[in-house]
This record gives sequence, C-alpha cells and structure tokens, in this order.
Amino acid sequence: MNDICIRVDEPLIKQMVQNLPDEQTINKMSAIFQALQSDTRLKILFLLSQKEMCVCELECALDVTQSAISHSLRTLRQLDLVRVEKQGRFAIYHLADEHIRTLIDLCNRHVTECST
Amino acid sequence: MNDICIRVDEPLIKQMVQNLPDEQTINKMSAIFQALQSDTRLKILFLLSQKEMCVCELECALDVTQSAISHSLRTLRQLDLVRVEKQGRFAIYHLADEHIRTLIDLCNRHVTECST
DNA sequence: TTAATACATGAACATATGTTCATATATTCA
DNA sequence: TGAATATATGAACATATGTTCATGTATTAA
Repeated sequence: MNDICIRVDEPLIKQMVQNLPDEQTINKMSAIFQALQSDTRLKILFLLSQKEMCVCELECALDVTQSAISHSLRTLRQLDLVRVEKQGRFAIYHLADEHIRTLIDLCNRHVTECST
Repeated sequence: MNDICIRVDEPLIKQMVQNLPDEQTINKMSAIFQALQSDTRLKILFLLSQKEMCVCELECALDVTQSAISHSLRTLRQLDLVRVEKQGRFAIYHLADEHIRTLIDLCNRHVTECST
C-alpha cells in the first residue's frame, strides 16, 4: 500500500503509463462518454440516426420539455456529436458523422448480446 | 411548441419512437457510458487493455488513493466491463471482453482523428 | 408592425457522482 | 497467534448534472 507491493514492476508501470493517451485526449473522451450517458441524449441520437429532425419533432418524440431538449442538443453540439442547419425558423439537427452512429450501435449490440 | 409544428408528421414520429431500443436497453447503455465518463476509470481501462493488473499496480500507475481505485473498479465490475480473479491476497483485474476495448479504441480514434 | 412560432439560454433546485477518510475483511508471513 | 499486506466498503462532503421555469432572440405570417 505504501507505494509498492511485490507484484509491482515500477519501470514497467511507468512505461505503461506513458502509453496512455495524453490528458487532453482522455478529457475529450470522457466528455464524449459523459454526453452519451444520459437517457435523453441517447434517445436523441438514436432518433437522429434514423433521420434528421427539428427540435419540434424531437419534442413530439420525447417526453421532456423543449428547454431540456435544447440544453441536451447544446451539449451534443459542443462536442460535435450533432450539427445544426438553420432552415428559416427551424433548426434541423443531424448526426455529425458516422463514428457516433458506430459507437452507439456497438454499445447497443454489446448490451443486447450480453443480456441474452 | 404546443405539441405540433408544421414539420411534424405524427405517425412517422410515433413509428420512429417505436424503433428506439426499449427502456431497459437504453438504461444499460447509459450506465455503460456513465462508467466510461470518468478520467480515472478510463485510464484504468486503458491500462488493463495493456495487461491484467492488481490494485497495487493500478495504484502505482494512477495518482489517486487506493480507495478511489477500488470504488472505480467496483463500478466497472458491476457493469461487467472488468472481471477479477483472486490470487491469494491479490485481486487481478482484466477487461471483461473485446467489446469494451473496441468501444474505447473507437472513441479514441474519433477524438484524435477529429482534432488534427 | 404585431403576433405567433421555433428555438436558445440563464438561474435555480434537487439529485447524482467522485473522492477521501476511516475502518473492515481476508490472506500471508513470522 | 499476531502483525503486515492487499483490497473492499460505508459515510460524508464538495462538486457536477439534468431538469424546469422564466425569459430572450430570431424568423415568419397576418
């Protein structure tokens, strides 16, 4: 406990720590996972992976207020997981790229495969 | 705002909502992403993807208390993202399966590719 | 130009989370 | 047996998060 147990090969551990992605990368990754961790945001992403939608449509689909949806969309926007295209007074949202669809599908498969 | 804007095709939206994964699946997915959202837990998973490790080794590698590491490991264990194997007084942790490695790698690539 | 619609945002609140501290349990060694 | 080591866990605290409410801005329609 006081730093070193019999199993610890300190130079090896140091090497492994150096192999870690840098702090900035870790931070970005945890921010992305953080965004994917909310039921509401996950549902938004699942919906957007079916077709692009305006806020109204999302509001119709989900059982939360317009405000909550907008806040969620901002989070997703700031991480570049979704993008907006303004069409008159409508804001049409779509997935930023295929990576995000893949991420979600992968997790979905993991969950459904492993629970059977 | 009062439910329906001009763009909303209600039957279509209803259909899309039915295509969503069920609540239980959504919950499990958000729980997994929730677990991946902490810097400490992410680092643990990156380390374990290099080799299986005991708590002591993780303690040597990371700059947090043994207690914090144990708590993190419990979270990961409960979601079956890591597994333990007891060896005498040591608890040797390893990734539960390849899915989790893939998930992390995918996110890592997304972050590093998109920031260049 | 006024009203209505679509969306965004700040404040506030209740809840959740991560960490540390203190302590418990389990295994090994003397 | 008793002490040391390795790990786990409960409590507590500070911080973060998600939602709603109230309100702001921008666009369209009348």
